[in-house]
Amino acid sequence: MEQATGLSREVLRKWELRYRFPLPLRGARGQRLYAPADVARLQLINRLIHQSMRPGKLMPLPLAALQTLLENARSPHDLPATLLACLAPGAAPLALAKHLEQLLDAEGLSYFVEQYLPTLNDAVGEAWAHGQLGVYAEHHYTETVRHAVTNRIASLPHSHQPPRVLMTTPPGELHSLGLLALHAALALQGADCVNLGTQTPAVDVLQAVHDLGVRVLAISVSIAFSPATLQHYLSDLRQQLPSDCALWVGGAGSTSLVGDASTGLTCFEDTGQAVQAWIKLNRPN
Amino acid sequence: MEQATGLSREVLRKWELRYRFPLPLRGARGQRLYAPADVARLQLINRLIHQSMRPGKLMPLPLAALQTLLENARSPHDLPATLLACLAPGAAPLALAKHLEQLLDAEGLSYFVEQYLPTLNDAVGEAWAHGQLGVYAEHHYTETVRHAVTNRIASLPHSHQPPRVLMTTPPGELHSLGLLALHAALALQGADCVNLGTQTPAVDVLQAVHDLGVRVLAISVSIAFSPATLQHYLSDLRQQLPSDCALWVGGAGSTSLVGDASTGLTCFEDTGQAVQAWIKLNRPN
DNA sequence: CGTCAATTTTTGTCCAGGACAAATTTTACA
DNA sequence: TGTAAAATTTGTCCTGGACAAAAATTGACG
Repeated sequence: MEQATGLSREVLRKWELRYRFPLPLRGARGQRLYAPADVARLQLINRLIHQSMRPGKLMPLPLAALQTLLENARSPHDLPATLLACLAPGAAPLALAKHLEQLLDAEGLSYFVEQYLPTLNDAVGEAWAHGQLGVYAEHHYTETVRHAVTNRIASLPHSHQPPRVLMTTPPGELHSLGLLALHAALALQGADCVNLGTQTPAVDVLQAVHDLGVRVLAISVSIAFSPATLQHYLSDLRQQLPSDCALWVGGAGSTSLVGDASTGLTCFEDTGQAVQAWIKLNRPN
Repeated sequence: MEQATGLSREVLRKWELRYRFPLPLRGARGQRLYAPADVARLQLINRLIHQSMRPGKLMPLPLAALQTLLENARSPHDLPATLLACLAPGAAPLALAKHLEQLLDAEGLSYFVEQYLPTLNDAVGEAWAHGQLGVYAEHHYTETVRHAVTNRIASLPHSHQPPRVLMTTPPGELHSLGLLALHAALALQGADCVNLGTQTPAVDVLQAVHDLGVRVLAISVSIAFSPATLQHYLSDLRQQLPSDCALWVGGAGSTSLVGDASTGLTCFEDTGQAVQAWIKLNRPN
């Protein structure tokens, strides 16, 4: 099963051909049916690959060796202990929400989004790769954070002042929390935000830009996203975007880009600066 | 592009072969590059197919004929006028949230979820198929409803009484609002709910059932979901689920199933009844 | 011995063309 | 006119091959 392992049909087929694993059973029409044990092993392998090990080295290893590898790899980030406890098996589902609310109350949305959130996200991702978290725990984390932060954003005084900013991620980029952080940062700056969610095709983005009268389009990209695909997506957008609509790119995946007049892009790390600069340029007063 | 049209690479390739449309340009390595005009046409065709027209009939038609077809098809549901206005191009993004809050205040969560939500969902789906809504408008609707309903659920007194219910949809089923309705109905009945979100693979569901000490697993399925895939998913789950954990199936896609002792399934339309029955059977007092 | 560039290997993604079952339409017949 | 059987349409999976981007290896040089 592709869904259960996070690996595509095509990759599984190539592995079968190259490494003789997995060797699935076949259904009545010749479809591949993967044994539960193989699925478990593939999950293990996938986690190790996310720690930048190579498929070719992992496949021949016996199951025990894979498990040892997963355990021996040091945990690079310390997930703050209290939060880790909330995600551990057996914890009360609401405990995480409670802790996040406390953090947000204590530190404020701005500090939480800039300082805590990136660290937490990395930590959760690593913890997953090290087998310390189930898929469902990661999902629980994502949804709880999203809900807490979205609520805070909604309770900010809503601006109807320009710039109206439309934001999304390219198709294929599913890191929604990076986008959420961008949303929070822009909303805190007093921008009039519309968040389209992840993975909006260029056509739909353009329609939304037109229909909503947007002056700034902001794209969020994580480090894992393919630079070539990003390039294509952005130049496609820039070409068809009205010339009076700015195109901003942010997030860890934007470092490979050059922002200037020729590309028509603005790359930023500090959203506050970006918004202030836009206002200086575009507001008459 | 597959992402932009909602059609898979494989379908597009077969269409190219069978109907000579679309005929994409080719990149340096022979990859298909679809012209914007073809993408637009494909979107049109996809919408008409969702109105149960057949690809073979649509492909040869000139563009104008396709557009006429889309316009002439009657709108089966009347999307309530006020909500439609909130989704129309140019509307204020916050207007929809405001109206939903009003509705929820006036009618209550229970009535909203049972009476309004299914109608609204159908209406939005149909409006999309008839070209009256952009993809982004549909997304905006989904997210606004989710946020509003999730907030109401969170403000219900949270139960720590059994049954603890874990809920999700099968991989491939992405109707999250059906799942949300289920969540609301169960939470209103005083169940201790954990919502895993859409598309959880069986392996992960089982791990979550184990780690969270769940007594009831509820699966939500929309009408569009393939019965065969559902069967497979459910029997897979039932087989590996602890025998003291009930398996419930709800939603429009569950009507093809038989719920009884032999299948180990409970099918329901009325969540209230299902919860009451479970309590009668399982609570000693 | 370390460092950087060039070469080789690994790995994921796309392509072509074919088979097949499920869904749908058409045809045949009472 | 209604219903059952046959034919067609349509989406999904399969095999086997090509290829570029990424990673590892080699080798020259300070």
